Amino acid sequence: MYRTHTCGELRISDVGKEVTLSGWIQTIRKLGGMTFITLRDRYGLTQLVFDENTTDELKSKVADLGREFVVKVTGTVIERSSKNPKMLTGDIEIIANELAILNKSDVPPFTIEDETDGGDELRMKYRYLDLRRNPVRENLELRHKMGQEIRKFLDGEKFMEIETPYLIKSTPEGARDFIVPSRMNPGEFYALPQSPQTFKQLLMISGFDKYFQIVKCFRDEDLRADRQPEFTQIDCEMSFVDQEDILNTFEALAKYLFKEIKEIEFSEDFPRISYDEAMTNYGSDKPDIRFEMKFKEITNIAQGKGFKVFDSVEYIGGINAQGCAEYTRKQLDELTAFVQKPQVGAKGLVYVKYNADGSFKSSVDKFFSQEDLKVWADAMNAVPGDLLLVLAGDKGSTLNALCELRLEMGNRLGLRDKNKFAPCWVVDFPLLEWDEEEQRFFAKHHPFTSPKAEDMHLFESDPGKMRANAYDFVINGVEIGGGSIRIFNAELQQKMFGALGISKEEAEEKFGFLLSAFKYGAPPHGGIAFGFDRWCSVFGGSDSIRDFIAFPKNNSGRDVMIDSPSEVDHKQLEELMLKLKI
RNA sequence: GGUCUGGUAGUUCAGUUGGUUAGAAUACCUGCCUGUCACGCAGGGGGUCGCGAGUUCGAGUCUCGUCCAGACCGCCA
Repeated sequence: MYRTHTCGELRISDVGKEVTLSGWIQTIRKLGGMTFITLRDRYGLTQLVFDENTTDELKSKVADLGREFVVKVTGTVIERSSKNPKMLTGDIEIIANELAILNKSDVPPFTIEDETDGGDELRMKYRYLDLRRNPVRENLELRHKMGQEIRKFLDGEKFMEIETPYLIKSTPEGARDFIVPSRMNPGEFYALPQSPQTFKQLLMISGFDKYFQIVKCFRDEDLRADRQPEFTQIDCEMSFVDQEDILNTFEALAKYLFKEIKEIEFSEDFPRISYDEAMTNYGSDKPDIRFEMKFKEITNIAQGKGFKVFDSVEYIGGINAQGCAEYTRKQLDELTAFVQKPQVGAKGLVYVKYNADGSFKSSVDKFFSQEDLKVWADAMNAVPGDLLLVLAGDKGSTLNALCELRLEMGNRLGLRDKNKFAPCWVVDFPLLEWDEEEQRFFAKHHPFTSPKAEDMHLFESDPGKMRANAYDFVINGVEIGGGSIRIFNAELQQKMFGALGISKEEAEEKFGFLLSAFKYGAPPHGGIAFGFDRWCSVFGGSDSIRDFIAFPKNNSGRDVMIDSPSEVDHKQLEELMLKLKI
């Protein structure tokens, strides 16, 4: 037998017991006549002690031990003479009388400790060692618990978990597909699913009125800290529901998870913010509403005063950084440099200090009187002591830059506390999005999203104005999930494809199966998919989803541990009838 | 595809204006140490300064290229 207990469970009440533990050697502390060893497993740490009563045979084994050796030890639980209150097992130790070295270990390339000396690159290369560390293991435990609770909740709501295939068909819009050559069908390819979208709709037609799946999805696009080429969705779909039903069902799921995982109870409903509202107030369709600092547009009141930069632009707006009137020149220069970064893209930054004495000091004093600035201040609900930060330009990019500036100020003022959670729904998304380059509409959500009934009349006249029955779930400025009420009528779906410039033939080729299915009694349905990795990372207080994925890929989509992707044998290529151009 | 930051000991980093034998901490090894738990003390080994050109009497340091890593923009229905 390898163990009677784990390394995390022995307590003072176990004193006197004869126990066997197995685990990895965390540390060895030799003090001349006696040696202390900390043994580690997934459950915790237990101290072993070897003293003058230890046999010579055992002493020589102990002398051979090194970090990360795997050992089995048998001994007696004793009360420590000097206890360690920082350890859960700190009241006891094991006086060992048997020790078996189950495996030795090379010196690990970085220390297996909470505060490791290893950098990211090295830790990824030796991810299996990194996973031994508490912080990383705890992240995966959080993920496990999330998954369990999600299944528990959805099962309780009569959702059925149904698996859908990974080898499917390439879809025309959206992200790039990963493609998989088919040996048995030379020259033809499967695609890996970007989501199980069409399958879950087919399941609705099959009558599984509540479906979910915690499922891998694949998108061949560039990576980010919060984007991996393979990632996990909590994919859900329901029949005979409208938007309200979906929002209520999954708000309940979110509240359940907040309670079970974070021990946070929300008594109020989550705020629902329209897309237009979100863009106007926060410049983003995923607003971080942990703090206010909403945008105020001052185009009308700031123009016509002879400041050329302002007079020629489409939009002038700003935020009120409360209590920041004391900002120094250096701080304001930093903010100016921040908004001028190419990623933010503003040309410059106008500031107005609302001094404690009621006077104003601004970067545009030459053009605006104290009275003018007072009008701005009033429009932006500022009081003495506040600092107004104003950007101007074309509307789209200025809102975007203001959004970045707002988040930056939120960070500087400590308003984005990782332990505070502000969920919200963003609703009433536009149905379509105009693409300048291709000179055509794209579906903002996806081509199966239904238009709002009250906007249907715009289909011919002004399709860009149509709003969709689509919604996103956002926590702390992170898009956690999104979904829509689907089109369930074959003609409307065909019309939608038409608006997207997808020909009848193309639609038939790509989605013929779905269009056919719609002819056999498709129920009204809709759904939502949550980014499981992201949800875990938000709950875990991290900006990176990689911390919550056991074996993630790096910036370039590589797994540096197994060194993939990699070349394949000629033989494999031949079997697949493929010839490389490079 | 682009912008920015970085690459120096096993590891994390410092390295000034281009100038002697490239340092620190930690890890590792050896010895001492009977209550440590970030043990302590003494000693030791350990470097293709990512790679390749160039400038120079002389390059870790400057220039160009390249590779790798990270963050972001584009992209991600």
